Amino acid sequence: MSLEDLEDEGRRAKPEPVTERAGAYTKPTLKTIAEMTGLAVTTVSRALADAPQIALETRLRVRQAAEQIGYLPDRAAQRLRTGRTNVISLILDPHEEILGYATSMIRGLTEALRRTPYHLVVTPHFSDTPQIDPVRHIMRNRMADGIIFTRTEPSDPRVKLLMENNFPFICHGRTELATAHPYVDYDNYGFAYQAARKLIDAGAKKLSIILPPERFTFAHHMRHGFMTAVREEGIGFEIARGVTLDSKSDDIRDYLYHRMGEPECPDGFICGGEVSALAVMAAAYDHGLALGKDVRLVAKQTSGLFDQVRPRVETIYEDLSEAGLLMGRLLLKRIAGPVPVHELQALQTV
Amino acid sequence: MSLEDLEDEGRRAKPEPVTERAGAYTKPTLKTIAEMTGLAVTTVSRALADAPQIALETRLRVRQAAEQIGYLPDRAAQRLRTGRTNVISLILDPHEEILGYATSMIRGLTEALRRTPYHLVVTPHFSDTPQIDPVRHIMRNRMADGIIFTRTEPSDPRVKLLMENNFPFICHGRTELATAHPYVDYDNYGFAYQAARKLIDAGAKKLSIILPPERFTFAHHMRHGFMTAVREEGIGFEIARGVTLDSKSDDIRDYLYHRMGEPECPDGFICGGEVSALAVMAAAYDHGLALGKDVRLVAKQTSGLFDQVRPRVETIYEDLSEAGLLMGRLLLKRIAGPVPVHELQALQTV
DNA sequence: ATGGCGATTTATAACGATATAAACGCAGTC
DNA sequence: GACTGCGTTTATATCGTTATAAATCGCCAT
Repeated sequence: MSLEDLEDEGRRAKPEPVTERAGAYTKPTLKTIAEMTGLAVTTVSRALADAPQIALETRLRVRQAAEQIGYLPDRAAQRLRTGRTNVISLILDPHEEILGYATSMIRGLTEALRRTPYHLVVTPHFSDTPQIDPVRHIMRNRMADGIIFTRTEPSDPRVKLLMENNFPFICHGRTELATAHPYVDYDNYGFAYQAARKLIDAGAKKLSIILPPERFTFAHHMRHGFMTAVREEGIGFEIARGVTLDSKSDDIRDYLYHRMGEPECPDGFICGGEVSALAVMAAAYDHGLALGKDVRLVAKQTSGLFDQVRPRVETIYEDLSEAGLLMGRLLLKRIAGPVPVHELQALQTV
Repeated sequence: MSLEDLEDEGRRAKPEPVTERAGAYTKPTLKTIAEMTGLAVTTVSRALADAPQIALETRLRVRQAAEQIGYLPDRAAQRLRTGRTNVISLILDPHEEILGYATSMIRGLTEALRRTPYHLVVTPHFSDTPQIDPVRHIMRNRMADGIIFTRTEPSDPRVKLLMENNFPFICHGRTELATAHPYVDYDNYGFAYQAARKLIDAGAKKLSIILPPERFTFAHHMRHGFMTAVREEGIGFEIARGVTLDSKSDDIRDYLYHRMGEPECPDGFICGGEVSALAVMAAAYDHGLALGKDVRLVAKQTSGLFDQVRPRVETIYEDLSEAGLLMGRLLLKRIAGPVPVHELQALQTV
C-alpha cells in the first residue's frame, strides 16, 4: 500500500473536509477510524485492544478499518496516558573503544526487540559524571520501561538502586551482592581457566594474563579462573601490572615489549580482548619472537577478526550478539510482569 | 541533590496530600511549580520558555522553583502537543558486521547530541525488507525529527523521499542525483588515489583493489580514484572479482589465496576496510609471501586496530567518529530551521 | 407496562504540555 | 468617570490515547 493510497483513504473517511487543506496528508488516528465505522473513539480503542466486552463482529470491523488506512497508535499519546514508554534504554559509554563490543550487543538487542512495540534508545554515559546518573535520570523521568547496562561492578550502585525501586533491568555481568539480581554474563572464570590449560597443554612454562580493570566483577572471575588453573598445575605465573584490557593498545604493547626483554618473562599469554591480543603479537614480533614457539597466546574472540590473523592464534569465543539477544528477551519478560529472579539470569558457558 | 530531598520538596509543594500515598514519589510537573509559586500552569510554561511577555522577575522565580524540585518537562506530553519528538533516528542494518563502524559513528553522534534535548534512537533495518521502509515509517508516524542513514546509493530512493517531503536528514555518503542534498562523506576518491600512489611509489608493479558492493556510491568513487592513479602511471591493475568489502572475510581470503597462486598476480593491494586488509595479509602469509616485499598493502583505517598489526601496514585514516559528530551537528542545524543545502554538506578529506 | 439483567456501546475525564485568545490591573488621557 | 493602551497573567482548548463510570439496547420475568 502506497502513501498516496493512504491519503485517499484518509480523505474518504472524513465526510466534512472543513479545515483540511487539499492534498495534506493527515495521520490516521482513532478518531479517523471512529468516523469511518460510525463508532465512538472509545469503542475503537477497546476494540483494537481486543476487549471481550466489544462484540466480536465490531472488533473485526474495526481491525479491518485500521488495517485499511494503516493506522498505528501514536506513541506519545499512549505514553502520556499509560506511563509506558515502549522504550528500552541501553546505557553506553561512548568513550569505550572496545572493538565492536557495542555493535554486536546492539545487533542482538534489536533482534530481540523485533516485532515488539519496543524501541532501543542509546543513552550515553559520559565518564565525567557518576555511572549512576543516567540510571537515576531514566528512572525519575520515566524515560524507559527497562534498562540495560554493562561492565557491572561487585557492589554496583546501579544494581542496588534499580532493585530498590523494582525497576526492570538486565545488566551484563554479575555483582557480588547478597540479593540475587537479573543478569546475563559470560563465564569468564571458565574462559581464563580453559585458556590457561590450553597454554599449559601446549607447553608454556610461565603464564601471564592481562585483566580488565579491578573494579569490574569479571576481572575477579578471570583472575580466579586463571589462579585455579596455575595452582592446579603448580606452574609459574604473573598478572600484568600497570595495564588492563582498557588501557590504550599502544600502552599494552609497550608494557609487553618491555616485559619480554626482561628475565623470567612469561611464555604464555592470556588476553581477554582482541586488541590486547594483537598487542601481544606485536610486542613478540618486535622482539623477533616466534608466536606458537617462543611465545604462546590464547585470546578471547568476540568477532570474526581473528579468523584472518596470522599466525593463527588459539581463541575462545564469546557470543556478544547472543548476549544482547538474551538480555533483550529477559528484559521484555521482566517488563511483562513479575518473574522470579532466577529466571532472569543467564550464564553463557565457554 | 538526593532523591529524598526531591521527595520532600514534592510533598511540601502540595498543600493537600489527598490521594498521595505516603512516601510515594510524584514526578514534578508544571502544575507542581504552579502550586509552589501561586501562578497558573500557562504562566509557568511560558516563563520556562523565557517568553518576553512574562515579567523577568517571574521568569527567575519560576526557573528557581523548577531547579529546586528538579523539574524536567515530560517528553511524551511535549511530543503530543507540539509534534516534535526530540528524537534523532539512526538507521542501522544490524547484520552489518562492519567492525566498530557503527560504534564510532554512535560515539560522534552522542557527542553532538550532548546537552541537547535530543535522544538517539537506533532504528534497525533488517535486510529482508526494502531499505526505504524504516524511512517511510519514521516519516509517516513522526517517530523522529531527523534521520541519519548510511551506505548511500547513486539514486538512493531514501534521499528522494526525504527531499520530496522536506524531512530533515543527513546521509553518510553521496548520491548522483541532480538535486543537491545534505550529506557527510569521506573522500573515497582521494583515498583510492592516494593508496594507489603509495603502492606505486613503493615499487608495486600491478595493483588490485577490493571495492564495496557496486550499488553504493562510494564504490564508484573508489574505483574512479583507483583508475585515475593507474592510468596516470600506466601501470597494470585489476579489480577484485566476485568479492566485495561486504563479503565474508573468509571468502575474501579464499579469493585472494587463490588469486595469489595464479600467474600475473598483483603485488599491490588496496583495501577499503580493516578486515579485508587482514584477509590480504592472511592470504599472503598462507602463501609464504613476505608483506612489504613480495606483496604490498594499503588499508583504510577506521580504528586503532592496525597500530598493533605486524608487519606494519601502510594505512589511510577515516575518522568515523568525526563523521558522526558532523552528521549530528548538521542535522540539528537543519532541524532548527531552513538552511541552504550547501551548508549541510561536509566532505572529510584524506 | 415495569423492572431488571446481560451485552454492548458511549460520555467524560485525565495524562502534561503549549498555542490562542481573553482577561486583568494600572497607568495616563480626554 | 469612562476610555485607551500597555504589560502581564490566565482560561480554554487541544494533541491522541485510555481508565472509569454511565448509558443504551433488546429481552425476559414479573
